[in-house]
Amino acid sequence: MSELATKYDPSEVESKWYAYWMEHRLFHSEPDGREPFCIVIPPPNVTGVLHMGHMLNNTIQDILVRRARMQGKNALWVPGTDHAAISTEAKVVAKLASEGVAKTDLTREEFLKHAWDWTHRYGGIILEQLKKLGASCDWERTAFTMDDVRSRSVIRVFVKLFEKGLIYRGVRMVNWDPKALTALSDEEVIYKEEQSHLFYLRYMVEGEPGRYIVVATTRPETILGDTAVCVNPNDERYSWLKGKRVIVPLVGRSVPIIMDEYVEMDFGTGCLKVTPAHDVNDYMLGEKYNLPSIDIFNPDGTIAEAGGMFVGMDRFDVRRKIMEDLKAADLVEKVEDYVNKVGHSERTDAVIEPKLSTQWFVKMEDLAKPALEGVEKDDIKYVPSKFKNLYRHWMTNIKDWCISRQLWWGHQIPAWYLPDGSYVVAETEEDALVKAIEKTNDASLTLADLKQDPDCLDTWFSSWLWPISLFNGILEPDNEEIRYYYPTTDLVTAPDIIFFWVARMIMAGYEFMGKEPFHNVYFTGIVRDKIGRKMSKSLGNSPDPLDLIDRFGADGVRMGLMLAAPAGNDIMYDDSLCEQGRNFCNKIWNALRLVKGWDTADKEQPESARLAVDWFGSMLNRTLAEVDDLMGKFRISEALMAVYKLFWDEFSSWYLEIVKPAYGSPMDQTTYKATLDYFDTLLRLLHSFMPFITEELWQHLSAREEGESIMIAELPKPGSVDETLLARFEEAKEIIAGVRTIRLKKQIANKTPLTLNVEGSLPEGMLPVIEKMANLQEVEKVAEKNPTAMAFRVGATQYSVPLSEQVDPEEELCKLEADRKHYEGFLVGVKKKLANERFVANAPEAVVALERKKEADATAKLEAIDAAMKALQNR
RNA sequence: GGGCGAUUAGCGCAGCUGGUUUAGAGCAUCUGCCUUACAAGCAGAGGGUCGGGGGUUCGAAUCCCUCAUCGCCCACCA
Repeated sequence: MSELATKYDPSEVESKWYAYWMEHRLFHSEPDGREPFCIVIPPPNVTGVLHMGHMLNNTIQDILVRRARMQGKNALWVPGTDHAAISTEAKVVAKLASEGVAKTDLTREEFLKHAWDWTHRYGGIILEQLKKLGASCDWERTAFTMDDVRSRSVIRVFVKLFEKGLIYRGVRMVNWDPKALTALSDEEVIYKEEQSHLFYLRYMVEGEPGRYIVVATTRPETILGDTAVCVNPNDERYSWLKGKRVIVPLVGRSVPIIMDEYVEMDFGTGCLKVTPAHDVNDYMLGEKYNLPSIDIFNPDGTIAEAGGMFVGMDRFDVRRKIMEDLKAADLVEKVEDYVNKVGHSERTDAVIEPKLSTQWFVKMEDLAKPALEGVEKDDIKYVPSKFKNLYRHWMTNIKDWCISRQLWWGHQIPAWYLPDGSYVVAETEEDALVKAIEKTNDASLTLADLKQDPDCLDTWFSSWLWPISLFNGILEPDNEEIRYYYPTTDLVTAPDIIFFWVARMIMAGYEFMGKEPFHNVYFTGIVRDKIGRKMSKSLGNSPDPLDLIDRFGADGVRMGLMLAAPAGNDIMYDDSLCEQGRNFCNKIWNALRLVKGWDTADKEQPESARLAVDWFGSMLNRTLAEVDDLMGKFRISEALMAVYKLFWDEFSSWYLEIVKPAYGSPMDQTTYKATLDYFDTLLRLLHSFMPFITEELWQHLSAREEGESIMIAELPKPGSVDETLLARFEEAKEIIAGVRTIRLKKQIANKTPLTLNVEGSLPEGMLPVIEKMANLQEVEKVAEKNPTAMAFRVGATQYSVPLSEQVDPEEELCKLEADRKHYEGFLVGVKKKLANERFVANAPEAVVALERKKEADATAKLEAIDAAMKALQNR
């Protein structure tokens, strides 16, 4: 073996093995006769950089994939990136702006060229970063939501859904940014509390001079677009208004009174002005009561011709001006201070203007039905299951999906408008022309007459196809790959995109494949800092993942994240987690140093070593079974903790210490061979969690052929467990700890051999182990404790170590007394239970029997304590 | 405002359909050790009555009600 340093240095090891895995194409998968196991990566933003959320998410995926691979499955993890329409376009716009170029100065083609340049420059950085983490993705399959296959899939799906009647054009209130001149998605609107005013305005009742009602509004300028006033039908104060009309102040328009329970009677005056063009709820009322809708704003937020007055003036200037005019006309009842939430644009900070516009929608009702059922029936299992509730709630209240975005970066909507104002939907321009001619019966139409819809599709409209389109299942639904890998096995993602992404993938899966897209969805938590704040750039509380990998090693960081991350729970990140991971790596490293430093000789196996080998075999099998069970339930951090304890406590602190030969002497072959085998098994078990160090040590452990790797070695399977042996061993450990405690208290060095007195019997067969680990020169059965001995108890048996000096009887008594109290209290509880007739009558027999055993055990212990106390007092 | 979930050692968690010794590990803490793999270490120890109150039950951290606190999702009052 080459010399191993005293500390594990990850940097060199990591790059070396990642290159080796790549060189031998160990991540690559192709359909074959084995059982498939597949995960598709949640595609990160193509120009993004790795953050802690990605680290967590991808570590989990890698653990699952590596484990499956070692279980002999044909494991595939498909990587890729997302074009992230809104955020990428915003970045490109910002970059151009910094160069003094406005998006409006460019043609679509010019802008897209800049966007592609940007994508090529920064695209894929994040995937390179994932490699540093050890991600075992099949990079040969790297996809992009805007590459050829994925783009054509998106367009095909749009056309299919349109032809099925599931896509339609509709008018909807969008969040309009008057500064950026674009619609924003709801996610881009930031609501801020603002100090504003509630204006109480008088609306005169038509035909009843002098009679008026008062309407409260925060936006007096929108009265220009008022087309009704609404009151609650249950509001007796206004029942007299039924069927009447009122005059919009200043404007002079006569509008109807409508009655709808939407209006809260106790807010403001109970009268609501209705402006269907400029308020989402008013829009709904307008639809319901067939009200006209007057759009009073230009795209830039100034008053349009339709406003009739203040034309061309900015909306906020109008608010001031109109209030002056209203006051002058004595139409203002009062003005109150009022705090309300105002939507601002995430990009420009401009106040959002709700604006009606025509958008494309997907009908969701039919799509949602099978998707809800699939999760309800656990065809798709959610981990943790609490997300089922959330999902159900959303799916049963689902709204149609607005899929058009006023962007250039993305998949342009495949709809072409004809000169007559109608439109056709087709996969290509040529098809569109054919359809247009068919539709209009006008053979003279040419491509130049068709104008494609300038808008793009929502990013999620491409990512909802991801598990299908990655295998080209949309364009070639019968191809070998989609048949083999679909449905994929697990999906790992954050719960905040359960609706945006997970739900829609499920819908797409059932709609286009007739089957669920994956079997399990593991929802990770959100990574927070240690005081619970979400990690964010602005707070500067997010560590740079690559820096962490530099400091702690990829394996250390992976372990640190996994230890703290039960499914669905947020994780409070702290560097100390990675430190623990790094320390564990070091522990493993040094354990190998120890083992490799041993010489062997042809000699007999010591009994203590034989026991240790037997015992650890059982321990290992028990843990293997436990890990299998936990991983099956996606309880990854618990599984890792089990492995951690197995390696650190059981293997290093107990097993290795027991079999360790005396200084300078060699080890017998049998034990050495067993130890290497155990080490090998442990490394395999650890590999999916900590791929790099295990690969490195696996090489040091035994020679290998070029191309071999622990990552394709077989995962150990649990074997038989000798429970009796395990129990005896645990008792032995307690006895050893008892002796060690005495050493600590009495300042006796480990080197000094001691004598152990036993009042009773040792756990069967454990003597050699106890002798070695406690460094005993003699173990003697005694009837009664030696006065100069210091005692401890394991179970009902008292052990003692004779010392040269007198032991303070007071101290001994005190300890015994404390023990006595504990067991007495316990016994009282048990006895009370057993004395309760209803307990004995109603509780299952096994439970009663157990209580009886507790009673007997505790009584025996108390007797032993009493005897010890008596002996002490009699001295 | 509606819904969901949480509240267990200093910290972040486990404790599954109520009953295996008056609650379990990890980290941190404390004590003693540089013992020839590892001080990124070794050995040992202490620490909670399970958010408050009420109820069901022979028996509750575990089930029900209620209050409190926190978190998440949805809707949002003009």
